Amino acid sequence: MRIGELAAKTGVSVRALRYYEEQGLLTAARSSGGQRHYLDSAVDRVHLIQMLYAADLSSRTILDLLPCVDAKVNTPESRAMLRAERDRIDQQIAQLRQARERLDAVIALSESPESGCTRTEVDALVAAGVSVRS
Amino acid sequence: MRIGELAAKTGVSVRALRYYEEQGLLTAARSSGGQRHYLDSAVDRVHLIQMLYAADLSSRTILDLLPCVDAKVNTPESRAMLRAERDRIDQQIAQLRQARERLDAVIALSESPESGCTRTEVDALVAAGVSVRS
DNA sequence: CTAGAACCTGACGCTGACGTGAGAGACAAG
DNA sequence: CTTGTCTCTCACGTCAGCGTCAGGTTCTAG
Repeated sequence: MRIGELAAKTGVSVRALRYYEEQGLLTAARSSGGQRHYLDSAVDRVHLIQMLYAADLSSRTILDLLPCVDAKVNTPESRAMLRAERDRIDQQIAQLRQARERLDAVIALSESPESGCTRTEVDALVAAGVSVRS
Repeated sequence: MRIGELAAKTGVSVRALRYYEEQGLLTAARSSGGQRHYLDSAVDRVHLIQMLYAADLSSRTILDLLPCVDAKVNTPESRAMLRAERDRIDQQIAQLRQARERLDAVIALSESPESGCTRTEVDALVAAGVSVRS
């Protein structure tokens, strides 16, 4: 398939696909005229890349991880890398959860009708909720 | 306290603090010479801002939310905004979790000694794990 | 064979949250 | 008063992940 079809199937823009190739994340055969031709498996590949982007990994990190996922490498280093990224994601989840709880507390205050939502109430909340360092 | 001290206490750069003020997130009194002077409460304020940034909110969104947190406003609109942001965070957490599971599966494969980590195994994994659209 | 759609390679633009000087004023210590 | 440290205001630089022309080529349907 050509780039337009892959774009349609994955929901990713043509520009993005070319960018992925530029970053070494995606390869394509070329026709005599220079046009890219992809295997069907490229659809899954692109979805995988998108998922890793969604997990906030950089192109560089994805480039490092893909060989592991492709199972072409399986060294102690690659495994450590995978675990490190997983831990990073865990940390990020924890941070988001904390922020979510903060927001929830604020919402609870602002929605409880009996609460006056006074300055001191909120100050106490703020004082209690703050423990982020990153 | 002056800006350097606040920076030290919060772990945020001086430049970032000035940027927060520029965005309307943080206010400061000025000395006759034009230097910023902060209340002790600014420390918590900065931590709060940092937490919201960590939850991937933009300056603009934080600017909109802060009055709610300050409890100076408590309208149906402000409550809806808070809920919308909470939902956004929830979605992001869900996405991260999915990516984490993917990574876990890859790790499990690469660490199980009896597994050859063959191409087909990984292909099956990839085929099974792909369901992201955002 | 020819029109038009799809594709190609540069290359500049954009956004956000700051980093990084430059050049000058403010302020505490001796 | 002076030295040194902190602070001030511009204002340009950065980085990632693309968007968006521009100008030219390739492929496909009729």
